[in-house]
Amino acid sequence: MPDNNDYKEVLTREGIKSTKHRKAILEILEMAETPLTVEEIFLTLKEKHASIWLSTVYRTLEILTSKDLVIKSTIMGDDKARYELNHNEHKHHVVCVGCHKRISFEDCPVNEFEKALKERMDFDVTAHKLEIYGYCKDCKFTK
Amino acid sequence: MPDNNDYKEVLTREGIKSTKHRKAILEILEMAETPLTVEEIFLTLKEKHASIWLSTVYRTLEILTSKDLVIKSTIMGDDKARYELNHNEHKHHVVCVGCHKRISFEDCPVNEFEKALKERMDFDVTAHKLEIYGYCKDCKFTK
DNA sequence: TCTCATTTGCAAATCGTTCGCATTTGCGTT
DNA sequence: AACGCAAATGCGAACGATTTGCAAATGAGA
Repeated sequence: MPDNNDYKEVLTREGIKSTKHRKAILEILEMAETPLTVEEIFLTLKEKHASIWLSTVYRTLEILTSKDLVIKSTIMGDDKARYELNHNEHKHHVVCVGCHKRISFEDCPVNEFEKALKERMDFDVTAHKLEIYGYCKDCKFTK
Repeated sequence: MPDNNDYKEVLTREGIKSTKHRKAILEILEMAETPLTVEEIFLTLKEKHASIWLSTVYRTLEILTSKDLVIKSTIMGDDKARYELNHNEHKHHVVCVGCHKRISFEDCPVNEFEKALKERMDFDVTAHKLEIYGYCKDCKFTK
């Protein structure tokens, strides 16, 4: 992502229009510390005095996801999708069952395992998804 | 699970009524090779000439899940929940992006990693979810 | 400035799932 | 076997997250 947060170039490079809603949504995701729901993004846009319809947020996120600028994820037990900026890093999340905080980590225990799968199951791995649940240091004493 | 597929004892042991719908759903999940959606379960019940409402299937699955007889899961990119009989085994799924076949495996590369998380992040792990995507041996040549 | 394909406003529709209430059923008790 | 009653199901509506349709607005190339 460009240092000066200029998404115009990024959007143009992907062959799509650089609209104010798209840039605003990308900025909101960049500022967010954790993946956001559509409603959270929508409300943040409203706070910034932007006029936008919820269906537009959905459409915009769908376009940005299809261009790999944004990552869409759902998490076990959560029926709402969440979105985050795609930093092109390989990372996963630890999720606290108590406070629902999500902490990302980049060490991946699955990489070596994928080679074993190719050998044992004749399976060509292209991606994986890992989520780890438990209690963070703040919540482990209140469970 | 009982060898003679008699779920009456299982349901009674959990303190809930042993109804024909519940036994039928447990049997369908036992016969299934992969986790099933609510609609698939509903249609299979219909094929067996059972009269049932979709809302009853949802309620029954919710009760069976709460008693740990059934496992509910969602998978990346799939907006429908899926259900499978709980064999009390620790396993994960490899999912073929081509034919959507799901193959389970029991080796788990995450177990050792959980200890590292406790040490490094002061995080008490209680569960994890792992899905691996790619192409099975039948689809790798058509991608 | 003009043009036009793309995007958004606006609102309804869809889908997966849950809820409310009347009726039926499973099962413990007699 | 009959009875009673709490739980389960029939029936259909409701809910929330998401998608769709169409007219109007906008971004960007010429």
